Amino acid sequence: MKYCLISEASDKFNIPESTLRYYEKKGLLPLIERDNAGRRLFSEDQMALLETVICLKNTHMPISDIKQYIDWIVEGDNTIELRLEMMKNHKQAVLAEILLMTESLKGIDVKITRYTIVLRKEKSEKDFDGLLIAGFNTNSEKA
Amino acid sequence: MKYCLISEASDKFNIPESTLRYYEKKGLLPLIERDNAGRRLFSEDQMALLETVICLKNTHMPISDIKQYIDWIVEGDNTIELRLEMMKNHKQAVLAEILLMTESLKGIDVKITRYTIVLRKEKSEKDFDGLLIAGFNTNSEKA
DNA sequence: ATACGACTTAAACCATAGTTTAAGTCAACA
DNA sequence: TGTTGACTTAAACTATGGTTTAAGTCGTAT
Repeated sequence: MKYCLISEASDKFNIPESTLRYYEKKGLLPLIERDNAGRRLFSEDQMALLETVICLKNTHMPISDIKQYIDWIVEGDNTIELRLEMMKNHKQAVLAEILLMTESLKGIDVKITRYTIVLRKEKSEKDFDGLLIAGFNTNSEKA
Repeated sequence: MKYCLISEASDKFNIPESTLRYYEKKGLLPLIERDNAGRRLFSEDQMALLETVICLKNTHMPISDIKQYIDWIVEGDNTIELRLEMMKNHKQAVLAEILLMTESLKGIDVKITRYTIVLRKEKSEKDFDGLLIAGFNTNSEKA
């Protein structure tokens, strides 16, 4: 089995080493082994667990909840129902948040549209001034 | 024109009064008038501005950026290009975040599926035991 | 008159999620 | 042998986004 140093885990998931240490301290990465120099060794299982943690983090689950979930994983199979419930609830929360963001984005799109129109109008007014000057120039050339 | 007290604004947008005061202090709600008792009066324009602030907040724009945007609004029409740029950039950031959440949700769905299958299996094993007992009972009744 | 409810302020306080620092250890290479 | 680079620790520090507190003011209903 292949083990990663913290630097490799950091590179692989693009997460600072300091954050990985912080996660371990907070209990999100339990049971990490050490080599005889005391350095963390991330097993493949640990890397998979880390990926799960990142998933939950990306969907804004608070660290305390992630810790509870990890604790349940460590505890074993008799917590599967609890984990299932948690994931279902979290999924609903995430869907609600995505919906809120999607709705709020409409308000932002309204701004973009308005500003774009205003700027188009300003630009066309500038063009109009340009034409007037052109016309003036033409006239003066005619005269 | 109708004016709202802070309590009404709080109710309307479901935001604590303390947060509204905090937003004003941070410059997200500039130019709020006061009655002769010193109480904040939210005009319809202010309410519209507040709705915009909430939109940006819902899409995770940091307060410092919201303040910059509001400052540009107060500054006037010569900042429209800046505001348009900001909203366009923000929209891209929001779309990226929604995408990340949507992708991460797939990992969560995998967990839900796995746990559901495990529990179904456990349940069917329980049923199987139930059948055995029923069979045993039946046999014993036959005997 | 006074008590009440809705507000006001500045400043302290809180939670969350890290980041940074300072001092030290270990293994390998020059 | 000593210096370098990758790590270690605990603890202090930071940023963000509020929330809470304490003390006070105003206008109305009793």
